[in-house]
Amino acid sequence: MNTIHDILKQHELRITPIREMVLVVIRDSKSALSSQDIELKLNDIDRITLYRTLKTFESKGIIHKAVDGTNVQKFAMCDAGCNEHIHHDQHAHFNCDHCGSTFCLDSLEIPAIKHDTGFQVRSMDVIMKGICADCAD
Amino acid sequence: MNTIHDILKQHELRITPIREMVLVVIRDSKSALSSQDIELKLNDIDRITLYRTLKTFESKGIIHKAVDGTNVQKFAMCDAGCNEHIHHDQHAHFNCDHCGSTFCLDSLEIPAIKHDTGFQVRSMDVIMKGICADCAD
DNA sequence: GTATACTTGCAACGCAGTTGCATTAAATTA
DNA sequence: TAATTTAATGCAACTGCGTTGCAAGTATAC
Repeated sequence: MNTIHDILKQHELRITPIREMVLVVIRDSKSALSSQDIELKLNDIDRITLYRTLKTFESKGIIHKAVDGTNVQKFAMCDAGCNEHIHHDQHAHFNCDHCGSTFCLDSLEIPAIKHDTGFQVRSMDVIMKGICADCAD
Repeated sequence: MNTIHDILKQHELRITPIREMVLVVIRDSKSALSSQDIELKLNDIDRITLYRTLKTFESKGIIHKAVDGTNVQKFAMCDAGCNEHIHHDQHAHFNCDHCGSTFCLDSLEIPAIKHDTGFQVRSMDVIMKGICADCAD
């Protein structure tokens, strides 16, 4: 189990208070978080620095963009195998119609889809939409 | 085969020159189009009116947003069965890594995906990414 | 402790998209 | 056909996400 320090070191990033705080928030969240979500959880973080930090983390393979079909960019932790060259984040995401939360469905098996479109498919994202467990009560 | 007039009439929208032009461009395009794409094809169209027009068409079920995993909002024609209450646009989209074009894959069969996540799934989008037929040469 | 170069804070900016309001114009009614 | 109704358009102004530039701050290596 990697500590925050280990994650930053492993990806050759400097360990700064801002980065630690941002990474803790993302690591500890059940759902993917937008820049604004993170900003609300961390009082007084500079919005611009947050953009930069998220961008850096994503480019290093620490976090990934959760493709959820909304206009709000959300981020979640990557698996341990990602780095700046390889992103292994081809899993489905679930977006709740009610609360807007987006969840990574890591354990979901995406079946192969046959196609004869003339397109060379390199990757595939699946977005499921509906009501999440929390809102279903 | 509906004419542009028929489509607008059927959806109870007034027939105006702007609406005709926008709808012609979208209908005749092989790929989904962004607001900017349309603006470039129609010289001197008012950007703001275009936003409004696209929003109106979408809300009436004439066009749908092509969910393609990019930050650029793109629109494509709906099937004939859509109206303001019912959108039948649950098909896959293909986004080209090279040219950025997004295509509707209407004929693609999306297999059912089993899950035990506690989520109530209401709809599902599939985004395929790779190289389109035009860029593959 | 010092030097290096990365990180942060802040100002400024670009652009997608929305809102408000007056004018225009399409459709309906008389 | 003309008058009326009301939806559509043009334009100004705005919001908010995201980017860029630069100086100051700071983490890390030596």
